[in-house]
Amino acid sequence: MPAGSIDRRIARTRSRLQQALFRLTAEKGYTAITVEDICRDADVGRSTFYTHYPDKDCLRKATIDEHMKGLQARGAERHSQRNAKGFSFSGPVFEHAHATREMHRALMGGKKREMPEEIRGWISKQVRHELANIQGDDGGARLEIATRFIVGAFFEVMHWWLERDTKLSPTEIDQTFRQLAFNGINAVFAEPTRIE
Amino acid sequence: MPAGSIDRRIARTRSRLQQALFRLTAEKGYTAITVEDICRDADVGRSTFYTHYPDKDCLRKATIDEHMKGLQARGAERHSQRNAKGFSFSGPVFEHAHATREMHRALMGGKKREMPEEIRGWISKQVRHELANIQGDDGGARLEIATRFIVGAFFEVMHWWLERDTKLSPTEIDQTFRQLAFNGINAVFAEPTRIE
DNA sequence: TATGATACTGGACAGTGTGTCCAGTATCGG
DNA sequence: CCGATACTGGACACACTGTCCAGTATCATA
Repeated sequence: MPAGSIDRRIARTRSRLQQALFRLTAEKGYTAITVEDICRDADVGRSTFYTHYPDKDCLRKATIDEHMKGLQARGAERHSQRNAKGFSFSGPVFEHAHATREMHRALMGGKKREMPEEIRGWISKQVRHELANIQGDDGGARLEIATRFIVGAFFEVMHWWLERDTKLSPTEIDQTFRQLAFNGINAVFAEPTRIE
Repeated sequence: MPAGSIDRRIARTRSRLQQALFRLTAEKGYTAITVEDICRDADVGRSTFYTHYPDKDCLRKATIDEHMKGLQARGAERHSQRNAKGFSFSGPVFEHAHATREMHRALMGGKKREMPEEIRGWISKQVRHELANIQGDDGGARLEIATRFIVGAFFEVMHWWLERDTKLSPTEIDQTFRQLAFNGINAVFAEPTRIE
């Protein structure tokens, strides 16, 4: 019984449950799903479900965590070749969201706004880090406010972009986003009215 | 039986239910509340609840709608004396949120992010309208993206501000927010790097 | 391939919440 | 005062959760 490897049956069951979660979340939204739904879709006994996850939320968390590894790995390699201008996170996330838009729709939860806190926290960390690089952490609230500002704006824009089938490419939406983030509305719209 | 007036009993019951909803949402978050909880807290029979509202969500919607009238009335009077710089919505909403922070905490839902869609929609309308005034609606996606951007940023910042007991006054947080919104990060932080 | 370990299964169980209905009671407005 | 109507508590069927268990299928390995 090697410690590292996992019994095929376990891997199979978990994979099925996670797949089912994706499908159903995209279909009818996370909260509307029942454990029974998941098991039916996954073709797994309900009692089996509970031997793997204590509840629905834990399945979601585990699914996300697992999926995060991939993004994180790609994030690290990107980190080395980061560009000075703009965020290093936004472009790749837009790209990734576009490539796997079905999955992102699922993660966000169909109609409703059910973005899991894990993802938000992950992005927040990136943003805070990048902003600190620009500004240097003065220990004040400024960095935190700016972080929240950017994160909130980012998710809202991405949510909108994914929801509609816009013709905007990931590059385009990213550029608009970064323009708004760095230069503000005044730079994008007509009359620059400086606020101090 | 005058059409306009309402039976005292009805008014009393609905008021009690709404009060209970506030208290409990602030206490344990909206989703965790059951209809039974509300009725117990409100001291109203559970069957009575269902003669007034078909379910928990409808109670919330009705409560919010009712509460919105007040804000909307004050919004209209503000509209006449609007200032050219910045948004007319953000300051008053920060003020209002601060004055009734318990209630806003309740609306947002304790720990979790449960901002009801009604409020978000209401703010979105304001923002879209104000942005259109600045830019003029070109019919493109630009206005919509900017609107989403601002709304997302606004709620995230406000959420953070209400959650912690920061010493920042409504005026201060509003100013920082507007600065970020109109001039971007570059104007707030150190090195202005123009993005085109 | 045989075998012991272990993962899956289906069904039963108690517990909790929902939404509906009804007969009896309290309160309202005129 | 009295007819109309709102409230009440209790019962009901239903749905979902989370736990448990005995029986069965599948696994890893000797």
